[in-house]
Amino acid sequence: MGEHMHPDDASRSGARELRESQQQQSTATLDSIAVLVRRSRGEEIHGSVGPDDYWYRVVSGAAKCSVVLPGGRRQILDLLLPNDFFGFTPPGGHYCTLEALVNNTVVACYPRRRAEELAHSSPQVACEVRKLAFDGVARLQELLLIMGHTTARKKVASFLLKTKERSSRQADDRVVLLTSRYDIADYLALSVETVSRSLTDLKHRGFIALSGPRRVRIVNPNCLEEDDIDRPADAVRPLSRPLRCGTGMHKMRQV
Amino acid sequence: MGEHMHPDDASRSGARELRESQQQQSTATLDSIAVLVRRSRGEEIHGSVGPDDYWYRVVSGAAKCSVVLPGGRRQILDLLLPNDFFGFTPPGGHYCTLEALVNNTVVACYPRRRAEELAHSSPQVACEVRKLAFDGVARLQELLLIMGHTTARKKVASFLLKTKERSSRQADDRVVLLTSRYDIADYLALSVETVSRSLTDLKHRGFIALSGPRRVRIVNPNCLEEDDIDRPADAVRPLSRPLRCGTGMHKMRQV
DNA sequence: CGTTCGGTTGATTGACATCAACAACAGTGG
DNA sequence: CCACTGTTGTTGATGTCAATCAACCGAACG
Repeated sequence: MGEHMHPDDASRSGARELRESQQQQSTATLDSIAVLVRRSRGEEIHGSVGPDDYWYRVVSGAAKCSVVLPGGRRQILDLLLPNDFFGFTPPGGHYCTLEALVNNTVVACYPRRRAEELAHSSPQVACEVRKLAFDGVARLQELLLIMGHTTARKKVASFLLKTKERSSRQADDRVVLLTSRYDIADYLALSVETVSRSLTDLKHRGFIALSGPRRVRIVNPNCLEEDDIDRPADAVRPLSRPLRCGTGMHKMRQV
Repeated sequence: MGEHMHPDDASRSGARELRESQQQQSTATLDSIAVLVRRSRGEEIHGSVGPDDYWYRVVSGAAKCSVVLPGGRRQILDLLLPNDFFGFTPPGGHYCTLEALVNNTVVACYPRRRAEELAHSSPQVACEVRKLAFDGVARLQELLLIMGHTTARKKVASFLLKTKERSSRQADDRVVLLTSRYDIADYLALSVETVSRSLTDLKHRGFIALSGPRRVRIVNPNCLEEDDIDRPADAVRPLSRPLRCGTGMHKMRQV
């Protein structure tokens, strides 16, 4: 099993995963106080219960952490894969909601107070929490770098590369997106249409190939991360249709 | 002293600040292994020495942490005020550089290995590091929310509010920017001109008042954080005109 | 079989990056 | 004192780009 499962489903049992991760630790510690929850796609994990009452760790599946800010826009702050950690930031922070991206997502919830006590009494636990927190910082910084890009194309391209880098272990140029276009839009602070357009644009440029809406093949990673993306949109030929014949001059910006 | 100092200068002595912060701790711990460095405006703090060999904490003054990404653009990932913590993210992370924003900025550098050992042997230290790291996560998330805004005006407005919130203790509507327009641009992923234009725009709308390039007075914080900023650019009437915060119509998009 | 949802495409308008020039100011050296 | 120079901030004009409104399509689902 696992071969013919629905793509929305997490591939393994959460309980088993948890047991495995417990075995890795010297003494069963953090996970001994974990509250395991299993959620289907779209369901919230401990919705807006306590603001900062828990730390969370995705055991299997995937989840997104998002906030809705005044104005109705939603910003996804983090995409969590197995073993990714998320702790609500204490004060003044807007209320995040954690939501499963695929079915059978299992999340370990650590009551913050007890987890803190545990970290206080066990240097191993403290070290683990520290490492997980630093990983979270790294993810945030990478997202920040992606958000800092000027064009939507580069944002989406960076997102694809980052997704590939995080999901597949190695040397597989295929990526399965766990997120809808809408989620990608809320993750990159773009509109859905722009995300869709950027993807087809990248496809027309030959950088990626789409086999199904969520199955992406990275044809040329080098082009994606280089400035080739910046080259003006003409000469792309979006399939038939000359599109914008001679705009003639363009910038050819150099450093 | 302190009244007639140059605004670039940090207001207090770093050594004294460090001593004070040591007194707050139960046992002198983290700061006992600190290497103190004092930098002038624009100088690097341990430039691109080790990628992740140190943790840093600003003692007095201010600093910025930035990366230059291929293409020449520079992204400022964090602005550090006294007691703000910064730890380079271990792997694959781009090389950050830490740079003083004002003269006489003092930064405590903790050798990572020794700091980790210390955290391993002292729960207090571990707890402190954890707290500082979480604070850093909170700062990153807030920046992310700012970057997620659609218009430059809202970005700049949010930046001003955040700056006010972080710098002045309470109830002072004046803000002194520690950053040049260029730094603000690199922080918000905008161009310098757009930052400047957004500021004058906010001034014309009566939301802020500028007395000197870096001295901002927040006239109406409520307007800044509401959607009033989104109202179309007409009806602005550059100067004169009593300014009115609620313009009847805006989108009021619902989920 | 209609409905909903996710995804794509088109047309339009507004906004930002870019290039450019200009103003204010500090320092420097004749 | 005054040109010379560099830095910082502002303003203008223009092309490009993305958000928005709208329509359409296919697939999943009741």
